[in-house]
Amino acid sequence: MRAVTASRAEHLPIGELSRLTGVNIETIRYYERIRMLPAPPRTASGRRVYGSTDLRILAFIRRSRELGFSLDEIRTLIRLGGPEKASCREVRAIATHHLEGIRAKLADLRKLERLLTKTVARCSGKTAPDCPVLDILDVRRPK
Amino acid sequence: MRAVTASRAEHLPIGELSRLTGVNIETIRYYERIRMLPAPPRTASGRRVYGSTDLRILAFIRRSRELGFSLDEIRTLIRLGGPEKASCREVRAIATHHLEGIRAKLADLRKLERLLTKTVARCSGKTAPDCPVLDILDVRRPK
DNA sequence: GCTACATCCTGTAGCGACTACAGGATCAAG
DNA sequence: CTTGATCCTGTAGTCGCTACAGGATGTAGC
Repeated sequence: MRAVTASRAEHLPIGELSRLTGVNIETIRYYERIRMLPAPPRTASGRRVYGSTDLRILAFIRRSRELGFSLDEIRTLIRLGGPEKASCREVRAIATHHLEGIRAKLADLRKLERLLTKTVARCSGKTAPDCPVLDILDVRRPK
Repeated sequence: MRAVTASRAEHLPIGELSRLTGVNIETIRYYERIRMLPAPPRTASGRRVYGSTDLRILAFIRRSRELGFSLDEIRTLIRLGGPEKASCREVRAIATHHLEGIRAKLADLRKLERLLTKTVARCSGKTAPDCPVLDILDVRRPK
């Protein structure tokens, strides 16, 4: 441990930020390149130095990604929560739109799950010529 | 010289195959490049000529993609259903594994849906400083 | 035949969201 | 002073397409 402790979370090297947030080092640099994260100050030798704000933002990005938001949506959310705080209505609009997509996917997956479950249950475990899995995927099924 | 015509679904140009299967022309050529589809014979001028087998395979691929199988999984399924028909057990293994993935995603999405629904419902529509959507995505929330 | 337009060809580059190197430079500990 | 961990930049690969550019060919009407 160094003089500046993790409790203050200042002057974090990229590896530490990676460990604390669970975001891959390469991904952090990638986020900087595409301007998801502000470019941090550097040491004399050129190493990135992060602070607690970066930690917060990166953790927010990670959590949002887990929830399936795109980087573009997250960019907007961060902007809306930023210095010039915007209407919660806009934030809600993004989240609601996202939710609709999730519900559609959910419905699709449920159908698919039922179909595959039924089909696999019919599987004899014998030779393939009339394997129901191959059958159900066959041309004769209309979309 | 188009004397030899076995059936209606023979000698399809790529555009026709695309229309019949709903698979984009560029995607068909892409599939050929990555060897998902066999390279078809060509006319004297170099245009691809497809037959009913290609139609069947491509439709199978399309359907499988809709069901969320990866191209690699589909390749295996096609091989298993091909000339040397293999055990249905192998086919079932692929489908079952795929199903597990689907169930995991399904559970995740259900959780997410509940979370987002609750959060959006709490949204006041006023200014953002304590917008619950931004809150719930915040660092302070543990995973 | 000529023209217009549809369809086809190859090749390359782009998308999102990373991930994986190569080939160095620098740092912290023993 | 040496070792090994960590860091740097830059480029290219992943998956499953999609979108051109810039031609060549096919088909229909006049």
